[in-house]
Amino acid sequence: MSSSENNNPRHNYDPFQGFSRSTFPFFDDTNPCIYSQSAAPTAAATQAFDPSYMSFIDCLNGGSVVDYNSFSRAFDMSCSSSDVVSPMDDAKKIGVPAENSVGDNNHNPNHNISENPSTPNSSVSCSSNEDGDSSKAKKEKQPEDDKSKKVKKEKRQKEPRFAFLTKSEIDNLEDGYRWRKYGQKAVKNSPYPRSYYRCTSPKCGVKKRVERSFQDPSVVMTTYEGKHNHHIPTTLRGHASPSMVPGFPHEFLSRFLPPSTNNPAGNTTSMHYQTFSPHHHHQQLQVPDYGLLQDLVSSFSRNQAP
DNA sequence: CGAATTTGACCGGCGC
DNA sequence: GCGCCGGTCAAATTCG
Repeated sequence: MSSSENNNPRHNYDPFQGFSRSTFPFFDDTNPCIYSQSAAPTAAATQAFDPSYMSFIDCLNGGSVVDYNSFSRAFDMSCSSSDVVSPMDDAKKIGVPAENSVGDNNHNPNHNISENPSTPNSSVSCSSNEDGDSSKAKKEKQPEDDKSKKVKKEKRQKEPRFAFLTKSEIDNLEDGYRWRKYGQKAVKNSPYPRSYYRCTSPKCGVKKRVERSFQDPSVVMTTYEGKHNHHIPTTLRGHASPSMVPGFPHEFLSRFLPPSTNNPAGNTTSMHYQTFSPHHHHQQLQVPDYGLLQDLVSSFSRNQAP
């Protein structure tokens, strides 16, 4: 669908394109931090979360190189740290046909059969029948699909992920899109469950996970996976809420979430939660694990404290 | 009554 | 090989 892009949008997508970086107070023009992923050196990505380099908060505040992969690594989204496919990897596609990277989206290999191979690595949004529609395939998978096994051996690719922390009492933060909850799981080491949502748009397989920090229950971590291939539904509040905190990267986020085409609705989202303050810079990243998250959360909530 | 959510079961990956 | 865990499914239930 939107893969009309000359290249994989995921690679070239610059969330800041068209925006002055100064549009977002939490990013600093003097510290260009978002780069086109096609140009993103892996090293830079690595550096982005080098403990000695900066914090996550810094990251959001503008000190960082932000790419899906580094986020993904930083948060160590359980399923993937080992084989997170960096955008670069995608670009290189060593050995693995970019097209049809089967089973990439959900790491459920059984989805293979329903995977839509027609959308070359153009992210989840393009696989019209994945997830939502095709989900049934899972349980009715062909018993012996060696193929899928083989494929399984190949690197399963993850959709680009973008995670962020917000201080909110609402779990499911409003981001302008419509989500349907399809699961909830207890999180290890946390009393708070993790909720799984899927974009309700029929052609969109974007998912998001929401979980609350047990260290600071006021902090919610939201992880988006994939990019929307549609615009933000206009049925949702069309105007920014008065309570929307200026400077929250919702526009920025909306640039990640929608397909490669610019999302004109970026300013129509309504968010009712506090956001990162652009003033905190001192948290050091430790290790990309849950503990790290907790550290971040601690720091975040500390800094957010009135 | 249709849509959305809840929730237990199921499945695959991974570490031991 | 086994058990744990994360992620998903889908029937049941709740909601609007």
